[in-house]
Amino acid sequence: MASHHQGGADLLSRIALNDNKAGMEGLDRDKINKIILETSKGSKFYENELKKEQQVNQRIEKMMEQKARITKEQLKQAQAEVDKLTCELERSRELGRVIVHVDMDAFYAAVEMRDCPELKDKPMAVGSMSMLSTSNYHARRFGVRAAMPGFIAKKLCPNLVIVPTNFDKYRAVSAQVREIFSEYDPHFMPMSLDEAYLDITEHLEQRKHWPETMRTYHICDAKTGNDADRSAAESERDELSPVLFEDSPSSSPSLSGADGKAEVFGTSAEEAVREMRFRIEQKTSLTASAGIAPNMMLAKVCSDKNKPNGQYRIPPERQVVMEFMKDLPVRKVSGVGKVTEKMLAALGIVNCDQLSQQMALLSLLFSGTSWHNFLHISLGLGSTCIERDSERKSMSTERTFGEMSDAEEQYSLCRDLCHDLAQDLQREGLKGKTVTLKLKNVKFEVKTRAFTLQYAVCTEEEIFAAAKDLLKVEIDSVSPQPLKLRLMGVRVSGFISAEDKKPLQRSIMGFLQKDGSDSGSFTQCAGSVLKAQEDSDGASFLKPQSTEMKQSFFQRAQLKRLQQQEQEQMSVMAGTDTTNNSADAAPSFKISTQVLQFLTCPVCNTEMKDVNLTAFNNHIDECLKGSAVDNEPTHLDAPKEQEELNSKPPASSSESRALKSSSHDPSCNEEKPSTSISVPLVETDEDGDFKTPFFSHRTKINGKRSVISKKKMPVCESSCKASLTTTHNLEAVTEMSSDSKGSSLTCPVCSQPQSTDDLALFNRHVDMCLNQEVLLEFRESHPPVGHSDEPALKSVRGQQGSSPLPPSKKIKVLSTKHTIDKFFKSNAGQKV
DNA sequence: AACCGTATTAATA
DNA sequence: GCATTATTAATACGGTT
Repeated sequence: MASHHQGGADLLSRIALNDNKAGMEGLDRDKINKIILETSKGSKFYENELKKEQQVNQRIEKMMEQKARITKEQLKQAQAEVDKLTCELERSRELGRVIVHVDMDAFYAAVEMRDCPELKDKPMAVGSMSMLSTSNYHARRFGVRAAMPGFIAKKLCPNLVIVPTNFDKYRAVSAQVREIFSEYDPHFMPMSLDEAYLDITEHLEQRKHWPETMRTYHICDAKTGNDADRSAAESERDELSPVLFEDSPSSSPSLSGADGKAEVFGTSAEEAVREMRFRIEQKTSLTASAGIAPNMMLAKVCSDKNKPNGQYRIPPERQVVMEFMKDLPVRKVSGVGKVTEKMLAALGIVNCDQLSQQMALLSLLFSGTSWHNFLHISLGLGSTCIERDSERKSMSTERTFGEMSDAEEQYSLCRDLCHDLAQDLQREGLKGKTVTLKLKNVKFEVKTRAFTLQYAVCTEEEIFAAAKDLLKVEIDSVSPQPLKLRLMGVRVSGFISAEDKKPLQRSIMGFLQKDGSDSGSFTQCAGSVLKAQEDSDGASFLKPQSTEMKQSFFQRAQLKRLQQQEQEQMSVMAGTDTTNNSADAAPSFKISTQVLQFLTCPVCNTEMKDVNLTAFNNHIDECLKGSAVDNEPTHLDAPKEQEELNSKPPASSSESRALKSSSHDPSCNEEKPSTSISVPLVETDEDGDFKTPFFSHRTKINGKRSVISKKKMPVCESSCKASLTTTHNLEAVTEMSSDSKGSSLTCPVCSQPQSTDDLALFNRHVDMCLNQEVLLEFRESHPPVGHSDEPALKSVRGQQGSSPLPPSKKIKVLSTKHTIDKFFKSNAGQKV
């Protein structure tokens, strides 16, 4: 059925109308597709879609070849495995939960129609000429749907009214709806502004014992003015909502006073969901559809079944579930998109019954995760618990624009994106190590280029430092032709908070060095400065991986893209001066690095004079190994330092920029003792008392969330170790049972007791606090860029004199074998 | 062999 | 004339440890 519509246009499954969603049944598909095709034909977008289509076709071809090679024997064996797994899954089938998926009907469009009655009987859509977010059901009759560009929609439906998006409004409405959700499941999981999953099992359990009064809702005249309507609904809720969560029905106020008719809802799942939808409509004048089922996958399919303004339930019986799945097209299942649909269709699989019939074959053609997923689907299985909001893993911003070919403009845009992203990151108190640049050229070809820094970043400068290098490589790779872009995006991922593994990094410095203004330069500005430090003295103290590796990787990447000319350019750059167009176009982030002259070992508490980080690091290693403390710290001689510096291969990456920064900086020169800072073992407060001998540990609560429990640590032996495990957000490696629940928490950064009992909140507070300090100190220690580094560079270079040494030399030296990082890895299991 | 970083693709709303 | 944005997961590849 599905295939014959495509007729000769087998290549157009991605361009043709997607009518598998609600409100689009019985349309004149061929006519609609013809219009879409005519409008699209010849465009760059279309060409690219064709290309992608062909790639999918090739994938399918390969798959068919593979299929042809499968023997009966293999199939038999595969079937056995499938059967075995099926058995296991069947045995663990869970039908006891009542999961609800609620989906607002044509949400954005519905909101706009509600607020502008003019639109009510017109075909309309929300979005722009270039892209639509939603269309109302009237417009869907014309084939106008979400994710369709407005100009094509206009061709399909010349009278279409396109309303620009009004996200603040949708957010506000969404908040209203979510208030209702939370009464049925305080842990509901919002998927977007208009969609959520709820687990109403507990609610239903309680509801059984509720008197009618608690299930009674008044009908407000929904046809009168919206605002009055909504406020009426609002006040109604305010009266009722406290009641709904009271355990004692006696506290229930009488509802008889309210005006109008009342509706009493029953105690069943259907009734509860009907009530919820009723309340949503009362409160917002918008309708929602819902699905009720024993798991999320089914609930989602169900919510689509009677859309709009309807609901559907699959009772918790295996038989019924299987019956329901049988005829369900695979495409209806969330997670099966057009590519998967097409691949399965090539194998003769359209509905879930066929899916289960072919499972053995699928297990031979698809990866484990893929066919396991297929198996789950075919058995009507899905997630039965609504997981708490897991931590975000990346944050990005991207922009589409008219063709842009000017490099200057591109750098400038890149900076803007970094700026925006930095703001967003800081709003959430996040820092990440990987910066990804996304480019889409005018031919709609998308490229992403990533670079992972040593340290997590969150400022515009830091992100841009990496992003602009990635951009430069791309610009150079096509030069002298310009890059013709239509989109650029920047993403930061690899957040440190999500990292249990490398708990050290900033932490030690952040906490141990907090006093001096210098600490800012060391700890706070993350990537570049830390790198500068490392590169200048080769210390790997704070380095989880070796710089050399990174650099060589990046170099290889560059070599691949840039060939020789670029290489020359690079060596010129690193060798003589910094005049480099991209670097200039991108005002760099300059650092005044201080040499750490006075260091206090966090292990033995000995103050060490006149050592660089390497020696310091070595010392700490010794201490950590438990061997005797060196009385005379080693003093690395300057020439060795310079070797180290010189041996760095030139590169136009952010690495090399950091390297440059350090070379520029006069204070990096060992001969020139400058500001000295000390690193206190444990921070002291004004009174000289130990201030932060806290010890934190991460405890899993609901799988993901981490907990801090504060514990006083004895200062000497263990406290140093404990302090060392402290990351910026106070997560530690050790798993310990937490007794922190209910105890009052004091922020170790601002020393303010926190009112909250919510450890996640507390954690966030500490993060914020820390970040604020970080920012403050950073700004203090890094006044706006000066130009004094130019002569400095020369002087440093003058001292170094000779030409760079071969890269091989550098590696051996100063990599501290027993870094604190490793120490903690190997000791993570032991309690302190 | 396990794991990491990079790049691409698919999917969803 | 005109084809988004943000996020996640899977997967593949070429590394390293």
